[in-house]
Amino acid sequence: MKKTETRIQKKNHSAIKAAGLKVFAQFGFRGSTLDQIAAESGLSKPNILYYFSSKEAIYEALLAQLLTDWLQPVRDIDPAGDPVEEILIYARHKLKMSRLYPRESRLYANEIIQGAPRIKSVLTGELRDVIATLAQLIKNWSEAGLIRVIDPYHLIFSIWAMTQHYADFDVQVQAVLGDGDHFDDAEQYLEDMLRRMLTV
Amino acid sequence: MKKTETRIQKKNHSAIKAAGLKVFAQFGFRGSTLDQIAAESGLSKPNILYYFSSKEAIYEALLAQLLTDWLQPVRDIDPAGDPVEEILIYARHKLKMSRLYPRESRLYANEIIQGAPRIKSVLTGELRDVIATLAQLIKNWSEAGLIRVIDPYHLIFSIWAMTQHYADFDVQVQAVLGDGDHFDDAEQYLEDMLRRMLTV
DNA sequence: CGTTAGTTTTACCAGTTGGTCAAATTAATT
DNA sequence: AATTAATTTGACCAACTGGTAAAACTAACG
Repeated sequence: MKKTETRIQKKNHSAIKAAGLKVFAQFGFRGSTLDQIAAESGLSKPNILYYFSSKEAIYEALLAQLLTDWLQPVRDIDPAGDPVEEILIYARHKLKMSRLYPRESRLYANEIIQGAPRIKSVLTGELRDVIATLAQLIKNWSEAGLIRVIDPYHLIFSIWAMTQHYADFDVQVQAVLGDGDHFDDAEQYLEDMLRRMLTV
Repeated sequence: MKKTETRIQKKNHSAIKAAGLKVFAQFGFRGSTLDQIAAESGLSKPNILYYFSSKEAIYEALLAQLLTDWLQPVRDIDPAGDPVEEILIYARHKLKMSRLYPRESRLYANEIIQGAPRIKSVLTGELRDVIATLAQLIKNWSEAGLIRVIDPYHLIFSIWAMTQHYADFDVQVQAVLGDGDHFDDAEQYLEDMLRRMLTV
């Protein structure tokens, strides 16, 4: 498709996406303005629209990238690996993404809370399928006696909920625990929880 | 303070708050408009501003009510009760609120994700204090050998994260599990999880 | 250097936004 | 019924919104 991206295009595309991420993650799609993104990126508003056809185009580019990045680690789970370790690797990876890319997490949270108007088809399609496969795998592990019998879907939800909580509700976490990085403690808690849930 | 509220005031105040809740929960503060709230409530825009001085006033009234409702069940935890049961009662209550009042949950989530600009002082004040008290209580229970030794703060976060997940990320839950009510399964999972975490 | 392709800016627009104001209407009280 | 208080409406406004058009500028390339 698109091969030749000039160096200026490259630079500005990523500058706009970086600015868009920052703004959209905080205010959601409707609450964000092109002027904000313009100010944040250092480009003028018409210049932004020279690189992206609309405000929505920026938002959708960000969402598409996000979904790809989030589903990959699920696909990477090895059915032949040690069940507890595989799930722990996934959970740790998810938590690390909350630590390193909290804005992406908040962007996604905003989209879902608002009813996922732009990605509902992905949720009921690709996401649902990938998670169904993972759930089946977990069920197989259960039936093979490798892990405890457990509802695979709610297990997955609990991992998502807890890992994303530290990104999405960061302000609240900081308010309660004091400023600083609490991801190491969170990881320890999460790991402890998962081991208890998965082993007999 | 305010004693005499006419029947019309009563009706319209609550109609506006109900409409505001619906709109704000979906679009966040900045993404919502008075026109939307007007349409939703069946009142005209100037009429809304006759009852609330500004868009922000509606939003703040909703948030204030919310925080009160959310902190009360924490205060209701009985230090003399059975530790595991007390925590389970709280968790079930929280989950029930997600089931019955998902919009309130989403409104709160929106506010926190956006950096809690209007309630940060409550978070670092009242919320922090109430949770510190609860954390100390849990720690005491641990030291008395009544429950397992556990990080009280991350225990609380895990309860919040999981219960609110089913309200805030409802669209995703429905996409993955199919339409329908999944709160009973969620409650069972949550209860199982907490018992495993709290007992030796 | 000259030409072309790529980039940026200036000026602008129509629609929407939160909010105001005075007039009109309706409800409550005497 | 008359008066007063409470409520609702219509017309309006300045600021902001996403987006456009064309001119001005800059980089790349032969």
